[in-house]
Amino acid sequence: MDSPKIRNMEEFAAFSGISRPTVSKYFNDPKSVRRTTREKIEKALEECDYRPNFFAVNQNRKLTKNIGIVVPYLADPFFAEIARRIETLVIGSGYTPILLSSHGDPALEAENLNSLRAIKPAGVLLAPLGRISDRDILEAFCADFPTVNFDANIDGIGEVFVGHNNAQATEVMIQYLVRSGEPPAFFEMRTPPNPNANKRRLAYIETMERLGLSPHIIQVKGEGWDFEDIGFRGGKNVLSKSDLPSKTIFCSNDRLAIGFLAAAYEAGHRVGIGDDCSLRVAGHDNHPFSRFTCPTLTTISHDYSAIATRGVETVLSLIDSGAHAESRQMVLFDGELIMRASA
Amino acid sequence: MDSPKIRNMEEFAAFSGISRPTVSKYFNDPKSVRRTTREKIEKALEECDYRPNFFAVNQNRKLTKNIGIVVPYLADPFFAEIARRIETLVIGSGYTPILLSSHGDPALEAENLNSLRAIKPAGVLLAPLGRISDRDILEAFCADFPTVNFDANIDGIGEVFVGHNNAQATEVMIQYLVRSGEPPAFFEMRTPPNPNANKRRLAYIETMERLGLSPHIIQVKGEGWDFEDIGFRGGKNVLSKSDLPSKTIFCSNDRLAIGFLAAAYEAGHRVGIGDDCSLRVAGHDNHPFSRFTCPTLTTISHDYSAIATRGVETVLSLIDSGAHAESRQMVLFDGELIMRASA
DNA sequence: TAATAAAGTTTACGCGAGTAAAGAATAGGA
DNA sequence: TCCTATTCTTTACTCGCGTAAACTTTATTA
Repeated sequence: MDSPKIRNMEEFAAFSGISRPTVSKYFNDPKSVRRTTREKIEKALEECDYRPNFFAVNQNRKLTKNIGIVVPYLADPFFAEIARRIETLVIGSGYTPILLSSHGDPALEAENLNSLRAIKPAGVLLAPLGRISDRDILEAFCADFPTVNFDANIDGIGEVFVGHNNAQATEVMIQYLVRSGEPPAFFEMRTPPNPNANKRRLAYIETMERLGLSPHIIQVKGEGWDFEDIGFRGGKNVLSKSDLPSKTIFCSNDRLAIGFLAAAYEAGHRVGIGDDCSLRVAGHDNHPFSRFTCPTLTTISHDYSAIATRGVETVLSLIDSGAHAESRQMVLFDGELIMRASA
Repeated sequence: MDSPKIRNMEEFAAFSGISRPTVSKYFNDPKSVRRTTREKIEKALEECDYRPNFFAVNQNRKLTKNIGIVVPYLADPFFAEIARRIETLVIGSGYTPILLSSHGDPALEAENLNSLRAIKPAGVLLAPLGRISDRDILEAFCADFPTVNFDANIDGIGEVFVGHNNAQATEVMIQYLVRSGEPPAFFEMRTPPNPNANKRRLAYIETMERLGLSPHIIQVKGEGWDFEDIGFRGGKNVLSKSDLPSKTIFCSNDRLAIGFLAAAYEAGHRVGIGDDCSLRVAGHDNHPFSRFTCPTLTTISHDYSAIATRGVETVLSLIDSGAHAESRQMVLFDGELIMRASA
């Protein structure tokens, strides 16, 4: 009997002894009411656990308290991890995160943006699919809602891009690999869905040439987001021909590397830095599973934490300022070399 | 100029030449209006891409078109995968999925259920955290919304439980392992968060005894959801002592097995079924990554597809019937042995 | 203590749709 | 062609809360 059934704000206001408009003001921003009033409301709140109706609240507000988060492929723990961090930060800021995954499908990505429209988000953090995204749809969406583009940079999408410094990260890894052994060949998909792959290839070529080394690029076939499988098949194929341009393989991302390691294992290669090893393999992303490959994967970490934090900070400031940024900004965070056993 | 700005259903009704109540009826169920009327509305729809306001639609309806999906830990690809399937089925049924992850935290799980309340879901698919869940909160929630419990069976939670047949699956694996080599020891966490682990241990003991073999259980310490790490540390510890009760290790789940394999690799063990191998390792779940471990992991697959399909079908029928089920049902789908290289 | 700014109360309207009721229009069958 | 069962249209009310305006009460300051 301690909690009377409160049906709406009217009844809650009566229960708390405060007028409804003031209660409404409180829910919008608790600090906007006098301390004594706030305490009365919060006391009442403890006694009857009322919550304003989500739908009614958002119907009339020009600006909701929802923040959309769109990722290309949630079944990839990399995105699950960054989404988790972003969600936590969004909640901490008093907003409601709406997480959507495009599951690798551009039609679903478009549909997700449509769903978000219906929710009138105050702001959006968008990691697009990349090459296969429908650019026009993304652009139209970004014109209507304050959007921060992250992970996959698509020119003109979002007021700001927050992401990983592929050029710096690639260079750091190459420097390390060159210093510690044979210069690396670059292993990637021929038609990667994600634009980061292209940045990494270019950075590889440029760095190698600057070091006076000749770049070797191994491109394997495969479509979609099943990267481990593509790395595995491609790796198997490449290793069977035994015409590797280098014994050091720098994979475009960790998921490819995981597949490649599996292929190398199956082919009887010993991977690592010891004298008894016939291959070195490195990845890129510091994927959550890279700590548990055999051998553990040497890779480059994104600054997950900085990217998530800056991303959320940026949407919030876009929301506050209301205005569109004058020019699109790019914020890149440096990667960190993670030395493990594979290279 | 082809799309006039339509602000609400009133304007859209005028544009389409049909009255607003009829248009409203159409959006509720297109088949509830005459064919000719439907065609007029759909023609208008193509010309101006109007969508009913999500918030206004849901405000007055006793039953929304939202279906909540709550998973314990989305960064685990296993859950990401099953969530993906469920989402797809829900969308295909004309409902809007709302996916929430508890990130291993009971407070967040409770908060997620609270958020769902606000959205008045027509139904919910709930995979609880398990041992650490706040049972009272789950129960209170299930009393208010038609809920299907999946993955982790908690007695009394949800009208129906849909899940994996741990007993059958465990037995199948043991039969296989016993037939093909040394009887397995069971490797698990001492305090697993998920109730499936307990079912598997009991099934292991029972099956071993029935076969006239003595069960050996290896319990390693560790809290939380970082299973690979727990498997790795625990495995390392166990392997260093070289007092393994068996050379065949049956891990309680694939993520532990992945960690264990990494530990075995580091300790210089060759894992597999060949004569040159000193260990066999098996898992349970057919985790998306189990195809790419070194060696590839022998495991037991959940019937993902059947679980997702039945789960969604069940919520939908609960929603249709409106009534609570008379007694809680349990639907279990058998697992399938996936033979790979590790055992 | 009086003046004034700040915060609360009352009253009233709006949002965008769901939905009920009564009457008009349409379709299908005899 | 007429009759009846459907389906639409009109009209009107509801939901739960945001928000504006005018007024009253409470804090702050001089």
